[in-house]
Amino acid sequence: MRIVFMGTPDFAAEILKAIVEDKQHEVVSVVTSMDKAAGRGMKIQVSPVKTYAQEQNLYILQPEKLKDAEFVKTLSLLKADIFVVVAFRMLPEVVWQIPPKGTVNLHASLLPHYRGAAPINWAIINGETQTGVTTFFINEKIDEGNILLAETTDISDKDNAETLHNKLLNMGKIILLKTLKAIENGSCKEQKQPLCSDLKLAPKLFKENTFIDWNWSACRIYNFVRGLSPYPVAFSRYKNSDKEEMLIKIFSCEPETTLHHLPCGKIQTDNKTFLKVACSDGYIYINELQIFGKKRMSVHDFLLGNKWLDEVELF
RNA sequence: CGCGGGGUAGAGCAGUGGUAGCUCGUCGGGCUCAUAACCCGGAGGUCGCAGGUUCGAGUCCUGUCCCCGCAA
Repeated sequence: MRIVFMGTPDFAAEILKAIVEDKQHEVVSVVTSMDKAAGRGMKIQVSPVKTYAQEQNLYILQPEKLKDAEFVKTLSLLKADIFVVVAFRMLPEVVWQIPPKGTVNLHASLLPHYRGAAPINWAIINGETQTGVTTFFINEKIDEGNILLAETTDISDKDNAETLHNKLLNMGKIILLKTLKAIENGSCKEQKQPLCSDLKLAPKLFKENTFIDWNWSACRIYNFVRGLSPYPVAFSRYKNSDKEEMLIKIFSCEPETTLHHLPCGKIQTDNKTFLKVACSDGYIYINELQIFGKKRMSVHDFLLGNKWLDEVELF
């Protein structure tokens, strides 16, 4: 089939690579977001999908507005059989209704749960023990189209966002290729997404939802940290010796449930082997962290050079 | 030219213009049934790089490279 691929981040780039290497279809164009000045020094950033597409000499489109008439016309002229969308923006109907065989999306959750931009993170944050990948036809509502194929996997209590991302990526490659094959030979069945009373959502993560609340339980904080690790990562605040508010990133930790009478957020440490923070029903042992201006490091390395922690509280 | 913090031993960090320090690791020895424990000793540095000021620069000035945080 003639395919137009749309996507932006690393996850999408890997899926695009799987389609190209499968050699069963022709990728006639790749649509990705605009290059933009961002990051330290405001350097121009290129999306991972664009980087890969350039390596493969694919025809790249980077429209500013997806509803732009010129862009829509260009898409139509490509005479694609199908559009494949992975981790991209919401598409206007004038775009997703173009290809005769429809527009397929790969989503990293078991729909209808965890619709939204951050399904992998939220599944772990909420302490789920299972998740998966789903392919579906795009319709006018975000992640609500008819389901084609889905596959389930377990989330271990050691998984973090990175390990689960990799697991779902591998599953996603397989299920998407399987979906394309089924659509091509007409054997694909679609079904409406089931209604669900306790629907779980996966909204985009912003800075303000990535701060740890030390009044939470040890288990909840543990899930929160691994669900956000290594990106966008869980944050906390503390005041340094000059009473300036500083940020600390926590990459990994272990929970301990026990009774104590310390205020939540209070640090306990022997300045040598461990650093734990009081929470509502126990402690969180911090394993890997990063502070302002420093590199990510183990708590052991951190304690070698930082002896000021006894009176500090995280908040 | 978006804003800011840093670069000192293998690692993490102190360091007030005048002998280069601390903790861990490492090596050797001791103690111990034993140890990621404890005691004693050793090795390990062009203080990111290049200029400048100075009798003297890790420290002050200028330039440059690299790392990190915010923001997007």
